[in-house]
Amino acid sequence: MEFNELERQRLAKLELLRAAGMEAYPPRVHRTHTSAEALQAFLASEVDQSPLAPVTLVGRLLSIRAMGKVSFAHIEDGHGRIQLFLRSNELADSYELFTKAFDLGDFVEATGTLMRTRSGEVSLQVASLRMLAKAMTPLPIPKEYERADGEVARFGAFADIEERYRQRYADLAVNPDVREDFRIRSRMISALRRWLDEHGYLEVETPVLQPIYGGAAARPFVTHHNQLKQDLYLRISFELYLKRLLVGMYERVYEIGRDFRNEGVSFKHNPEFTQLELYCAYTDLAGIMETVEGLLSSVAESVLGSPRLHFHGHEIDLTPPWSRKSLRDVIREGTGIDYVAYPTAEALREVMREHHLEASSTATWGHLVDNLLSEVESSLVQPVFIHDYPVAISPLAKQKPGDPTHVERFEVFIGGMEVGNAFTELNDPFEQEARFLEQGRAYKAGDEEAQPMDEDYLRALKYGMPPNGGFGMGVDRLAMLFTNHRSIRDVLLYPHLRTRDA
RNA sequence: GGGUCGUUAGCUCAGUACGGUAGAGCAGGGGCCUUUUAAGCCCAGGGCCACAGGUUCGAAUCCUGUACGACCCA
Repeated sequence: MEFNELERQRLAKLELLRAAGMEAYPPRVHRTHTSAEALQAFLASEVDQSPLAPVTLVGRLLSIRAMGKVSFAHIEDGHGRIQLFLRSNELADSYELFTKAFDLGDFVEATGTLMRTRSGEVSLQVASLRMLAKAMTPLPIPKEYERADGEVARFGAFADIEERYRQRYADLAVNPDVREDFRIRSRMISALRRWLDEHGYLEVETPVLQPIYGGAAARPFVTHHNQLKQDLYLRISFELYLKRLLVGMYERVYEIGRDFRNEGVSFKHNPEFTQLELYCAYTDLAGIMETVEGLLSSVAESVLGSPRLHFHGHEIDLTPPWSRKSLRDVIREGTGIDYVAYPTAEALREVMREHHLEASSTATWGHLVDNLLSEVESSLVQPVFIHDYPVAISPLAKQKPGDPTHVERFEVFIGGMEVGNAFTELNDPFEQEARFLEQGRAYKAGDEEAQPMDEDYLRALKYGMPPNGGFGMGVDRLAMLFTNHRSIRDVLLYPHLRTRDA
């Protein structure tokens, strides 16, 4: 370990503690109350005038105001903050040790009596004090103060966004609003599970390591099993494994877990991200729309207390029903291009360029349609189901009756982001085989995101899969909506960053 | 992948147009201070100015490249 000047000063304080017979990293803690419990107990005793027993509190030192023979400090535990009031005549030698060897960031244990200071703040008048864990590196603890409008403002808060991501422990330790964002994320995932469990869905776990990847248009990570001498892929979706379970007679299944996609890293994309997929037998796209509306509005209600959420200046209302628009209409309204009238890549590319839209010379017709959709994406703020997608970009969805060029698929957009994707699932093994073969041709033609043939999946379909609808959702995207963040990195505890030379 | 901006003390930031050898607040150190809450007052510290080259008598500052990040575009 190397130490800078401030750390060397703390090293000297360690010696001071040891010389005074106080351990810097003791094994045992003797907490009697959390900060919240202590506060509650004191307020209760004020009401009924009952006597107060001594309490022992623990926490991290967040502020110290030393005023000579008396000092004030705040500690914070997992339940809140409370002020310590330390007086030299009551603490004797350990008062001097406190002023000389205790720093912001240290974890401490304080025993004493609860009281109110002259200015009215409930505080612990400390009779004895112990170090629980000495902080060797100073935490970037900000000073807090109340502004005229009553809001708590921070002075010199730890704000360097890169360092906050790289040292999330420090970010969490000093930025309570960041802690709150991840609490919201956690409660949101619990609420998703609760709703699905209550609606007859069985939570299952399917392989992360897969011999054949599939279920989405993305490039996979490849890894290798040494003993089996076999290359394996990290899953890009759960889809094909979950639908096999419907063949196995489960009616409703879901999985919440990690997907891995080998693509660019940005504030919108992380190489690993959390996905929710659900499949429901004996329903179709319309049924899944209702499921999604019910699921998300109810989760918002239970996590945020309202089906309305505030996202970058918009109030987004998740109350069902959401609007439904065909992809063709949305693109036609947003760009003036009716892609159905341009059924080849060449024709569509030409008209897109006439409209001054970017259209890569190598893109397939399906990708061009996808590009058109991204032109209008940011305008889709209120929840909307965009339905009826071209078959070429939807190899696992069932065709629309009477229109074999389109499939029963929707993508749901909220807050200008694609949040989820659903199909009436294709359960015809012959058609599925044809789609896989078409994907194989696309892959050979240079589409690296085309999906490989999965013989075992076809074998499962041949046993018969009930008609069903499925839905996949980016859980991180939903967390962004719930916490009002535009960057996925603000809802990932440990976002992927490039390694930096030491 | 392209463009713009950023990287200076533990933290938050000045200083960069116009090159002259490094600043503030907080935190930390030494004093004073027995009810403070961005406590206050006095004193003294603290820097490979992201990294590597170049121009120059002289570079945090100008030029080139690299790394990492933010934002915009694809």
